[in-house]
Amino acid sequence: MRTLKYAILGLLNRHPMTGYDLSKEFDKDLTYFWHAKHSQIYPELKKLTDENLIQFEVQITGEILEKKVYSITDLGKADLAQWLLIEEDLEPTPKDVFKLRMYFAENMSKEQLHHMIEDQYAKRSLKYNFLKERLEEYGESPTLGMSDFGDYTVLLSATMRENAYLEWLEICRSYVS
Amino acid sequence: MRTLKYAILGLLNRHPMTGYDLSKEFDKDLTYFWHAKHSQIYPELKKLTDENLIQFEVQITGEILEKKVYSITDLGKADLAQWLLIEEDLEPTPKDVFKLRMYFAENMSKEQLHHMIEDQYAKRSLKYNFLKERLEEYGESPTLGMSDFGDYTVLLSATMRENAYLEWLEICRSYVS
DNA sequence: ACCCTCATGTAACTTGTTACATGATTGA
DNA sequence: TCAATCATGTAACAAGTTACATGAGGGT
Repeated sequence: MRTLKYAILGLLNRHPMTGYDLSKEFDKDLTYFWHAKHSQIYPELKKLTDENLIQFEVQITGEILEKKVYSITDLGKADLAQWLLIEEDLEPTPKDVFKLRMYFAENMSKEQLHHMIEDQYAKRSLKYNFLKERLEEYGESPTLGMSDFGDYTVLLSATMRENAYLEWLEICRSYVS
Repeated sequence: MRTLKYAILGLLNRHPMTGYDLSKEFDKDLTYFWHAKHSQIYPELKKLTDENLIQFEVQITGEILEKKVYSITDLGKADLAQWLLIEEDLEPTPKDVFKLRMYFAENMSKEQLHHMIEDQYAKRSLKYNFLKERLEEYGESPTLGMSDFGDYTVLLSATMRENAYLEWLEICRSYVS
């Protein structure tokens, strides 16, 4: 499906940047729904360049250090625009190792199961609180321009998702205690 | 991380079955948190047999057709028991192509965005209703034995997850209309 | 001097998907 | 006899991770 391709095209469509910059983007906002390491990004950039969807110019930082600043081409923009409108079937439910363990919970003692749930709850709480703080930076009732919509909405979805996960864990906990 | 390995060990720990049976399990309850095709399962079964974690005996169906009925070994049971108790760091937020499209929504017209959201809402609703029906088969307030806990809890988590997704889509919708 | 960040890549491997390939059994 | 399901596998490819590998820039 070449999803990484479109994640990169979408980012470069905002403004030109280097592979390193892209890599950092995947560690910021994009973590709420995608991720990629630099070892996957650099080869993909090469491929997209070969396909004439992006191009780069070399900039010099300091005296020697070269960096490639990539930008999207018209061909790339057209490809992206077309991809954005595709209405696919639902993807399968995402994989979740913790749930796999819960599914086989009959092989644990009640104490062990209880401990697993508490541990997961603690970790999810931290994540939820972090997301909630980010979200509150937008203020109580955000009035969104189209440019903020994307950023805000994916953060909101991540927060609601973690909230639902915590609620589920609370129910699990109540069945075990 | 060999997660497929433990999914298979967990299933075989319940009772012996064939690769074909395992494949069907991944299409049933396990879809709520894992999936695998037969082309991945058969090689893994071979590997697990080589590692002495499972074993098989050949049964004949009808006159000719051979099937391999796999069962877990003591070594496999020990490996599974140890794995179940591992408390890992949270996995990264699962990937979601629809959210990637929403993130780049600034490149769509309001009408296009609206259509995308409605389409996704319709598909998610169907899934949610299906899950809810499955869940209601357990009755209003289920009294769970340890053997049902796994089955019920993963279904509950999938339902709550879809519910949260729908709530998010409703908010998205309200920003667009 | 030292450390952190910036910056770019490759190699080996694991995981997962799609397509190819075959044939038996069961019930309508 | 025909179709759906049962049953098992492989090959080629795509996607993703971990480790290897190198070196400059900037601040203390």
